[in-house]
Amino acid sequence: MKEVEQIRPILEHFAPLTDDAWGDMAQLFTPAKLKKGEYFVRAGDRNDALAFILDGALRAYYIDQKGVHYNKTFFVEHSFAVSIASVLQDIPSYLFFDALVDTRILKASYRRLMDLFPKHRCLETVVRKILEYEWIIKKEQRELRLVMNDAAERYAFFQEEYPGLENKIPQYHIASHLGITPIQLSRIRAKKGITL
Amino acid sequence: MKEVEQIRPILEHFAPLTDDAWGDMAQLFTPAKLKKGEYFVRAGDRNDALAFILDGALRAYYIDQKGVHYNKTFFVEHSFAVSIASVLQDIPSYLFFDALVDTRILKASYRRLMDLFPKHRCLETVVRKILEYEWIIKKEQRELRLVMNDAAERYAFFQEEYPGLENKIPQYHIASHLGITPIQLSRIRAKKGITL
DNA sequence: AGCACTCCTTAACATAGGTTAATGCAAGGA
DNA sequence: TCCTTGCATTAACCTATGTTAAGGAGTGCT
Repeated sequence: MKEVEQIRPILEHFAPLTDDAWGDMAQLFTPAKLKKGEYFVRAGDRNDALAFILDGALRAYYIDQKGVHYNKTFFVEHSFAVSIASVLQDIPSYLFFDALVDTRILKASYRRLMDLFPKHRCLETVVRKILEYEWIIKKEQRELRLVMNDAAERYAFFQEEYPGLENKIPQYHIASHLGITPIQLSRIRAKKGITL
Repeated sequence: MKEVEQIRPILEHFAPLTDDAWGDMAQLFTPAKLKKGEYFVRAGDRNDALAFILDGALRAYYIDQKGVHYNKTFFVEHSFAVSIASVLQDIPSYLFFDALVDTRILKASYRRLMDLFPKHRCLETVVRKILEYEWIIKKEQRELRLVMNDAAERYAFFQEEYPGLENKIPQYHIASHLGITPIQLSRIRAKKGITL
């Protein structure tokens, strides 16, 4: 089976696709590899690239005026990465996307995908539903956790949300995602009795 | 001018509407009043009500298992309030919406609005763009602020984002929105030299 | 082995923010 | 007027987290 066929069932988990629509969509994807540390999108880019992750992991991170980094999102196997605010508003990305480990992806132009919407309504429905779920619902959950839970609780949620990722990447990346310093994460792990 | 006509220019700020589409949409709205403290949507409701605020203010708030409140969003004059996750996923709302002051709204069914999308593509485009902007872009900004800025900075952002609201509602509502206690907000205000 | 490099941990101290409780103040009701 | 109620402030103390600095463990290189 061609690797691009891995995508279809994930899309159809949200809404059905016609064979015709899927055929047009599948043609947009081409395989690519990213070595650890290599960029997928840089802040400042007008890059509408969409990545479906075959294996490996990406992160989206932000750097503020003072140079502080924040790991906003991790993308693991079988998820989609795209600088969505950039594409939807047609402005440069304010996020960097890079590979946390050597990663294989299928890459497509999000704009060319949107160009298929008039022809295939089912595609628009699927993409909109994924956006609604991934961006609206999950963002709300994340906002609530940032406000209502302390770092130890957020660390527990991270472990649930990204099982196994913890052992593949340095802890300072996790700390940055939790909004704390690596020192504090180390204290939390010590209190929980995690020795590794 | 009928009050419902206030809505059209706000929508057309995002994308144009045909007279026909607007005519069908405008019929969905009926005026309503909410007294201070009155609920618009309760957690647990399957309520697809959409409110356009003529004057006054609403809030959306969340209560966690321990009973802690968090004021997630304020809705002021000329903005739209809807329990969006509830409507899009067809699940009960997990947020409460109530009136912070006596408020006049125009109320519609979000589902009936969506029912117009097949007939009027321009309506779907407008609504999708508003969703994308209000939920995706603004949520990302909020997430970054919660992680990267301390409470004093978040308070300054609040004052910019909701000018004038500070003087209409109790400070504990603001503190809850900032993710801090009223005591801490009072300290921040004291340090800034706000005497009122 | 010896060395450099990266990452994790720990300690000591500083700061932001939470908790509890007391005080003050303004508005409304009896 | 007096009392109550709701809200904001302040103080004293405590906890979570940041900062700085030091040390240790693993890995790869020469």
